[in-house]
Amino acid sequence: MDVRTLCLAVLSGGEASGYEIRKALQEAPLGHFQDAAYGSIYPALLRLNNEGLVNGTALSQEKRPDKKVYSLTASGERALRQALMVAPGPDKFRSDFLLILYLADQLPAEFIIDIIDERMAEYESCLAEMDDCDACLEQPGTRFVHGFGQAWYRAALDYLRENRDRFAAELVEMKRRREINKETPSTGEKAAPLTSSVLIGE
Amino acid sequence: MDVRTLCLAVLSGGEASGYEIRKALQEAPLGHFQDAAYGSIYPALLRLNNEGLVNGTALSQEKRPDKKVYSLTASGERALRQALMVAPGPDKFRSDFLLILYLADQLPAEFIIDIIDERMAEYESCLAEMDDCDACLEQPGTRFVHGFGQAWYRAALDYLRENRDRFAAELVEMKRRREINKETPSTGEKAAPLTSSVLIGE
DNA sequence: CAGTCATATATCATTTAGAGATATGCTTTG
DNA sequence: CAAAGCATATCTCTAAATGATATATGACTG
Repeated sequence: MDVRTLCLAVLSGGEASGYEIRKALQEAPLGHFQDAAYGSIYPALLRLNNEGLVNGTALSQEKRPDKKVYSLTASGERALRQALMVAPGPDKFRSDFLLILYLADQLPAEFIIDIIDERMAEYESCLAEMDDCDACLEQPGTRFVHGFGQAWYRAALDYLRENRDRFAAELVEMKRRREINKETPSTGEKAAPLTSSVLIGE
Repeated sequence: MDVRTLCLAVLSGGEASGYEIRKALQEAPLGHFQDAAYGSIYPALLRLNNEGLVNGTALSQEKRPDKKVYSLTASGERALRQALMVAPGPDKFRSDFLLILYLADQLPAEFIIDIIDERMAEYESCLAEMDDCDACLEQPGTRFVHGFGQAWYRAALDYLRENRDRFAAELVEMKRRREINKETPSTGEKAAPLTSSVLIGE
């Protein structure tokens, strides 16, 4: 979702400053499936303000830097509904963790086990946090999404728990077998020279 | 993961052109947790080639456009290992689907049910595809990641299946209650005027 | 026979992420 | 008690990535 819609979505829950919007997009529950950086939020808010979708108000605070609090206008609410009423594209999931595991046989087994253990600890503390999130249970939508997230993290944690040891054993076994192969190398599979090929130069 | 490392990762499975790298990053299994666009891949390959991490070879093909096939060099392999041997950051998950569900009470219930049903169908066909992926089972790493993905999709599908009807009922109930509130409005919660506030102008 | 799809490379405008500059008060640690 | 780090707050800048588009051609489809 583009950052402008994301800002409108947060503001539909009440007025907020750019800083607070960023916080909302980092914390549970929104932070689990959306994010935006300051570098995107502040320009987005200026543009939304100029287009009349939000209303910015400068608040001078004591003992704190000045604050610009934005609230949704009627046309902003309409724009939000319109942006949300589109069939959503596929979810985007990026995981450096899984890339490393995918290429695990090229890396030391101890390193692999370490990062799996770390990840399990992260999932555990994440699930513990989610158990305490009362605000997540207030409305049907928030409740549904909260439950979805819990099911998701729970499944990931269970999988890691149940397969960690077997995987570790497989990696060690594989390394052992490769050591043996190195000592008695079979016919190397050198690629045949390619026809009509030219090296790419600078 | 940056696109350059991603290219090296794909090339560690054998030589490939930019087009083929892109395909590998869209299809199972890599496509489930990594992605990169042509606009990133081609510049990355040029730079990797200039730095000696990959070796580019122009292939003139009959009945097909020319191809530039890249393969990993020894220093490329080293660079890949180095890039992977770093504790991975948190996974990034972005879902417009969940954002819509999160704000479901602001949208028509029929629309919400529609997108849930669509998503269930997508997860089902995705799981069916994963069952057929033989290449995913060849090595410990690929097998582990494949199983992780299956557990994940399975959990998501199960959650949607088990909670769809209850959620739909809650949404309809909520809408009904709000209709009643509209007819007999209680004291509106107009925000108190803010002190020392100035409208932000252009 | 037009239209779309798959192969194949490349560029470009826009968007985004991530880091840093700036300012200040509060809390934790040595 | 001082120094350091953390939370609040806005904004700018660079480097990277995305998504769309241009170009070319053969194969398949209605």
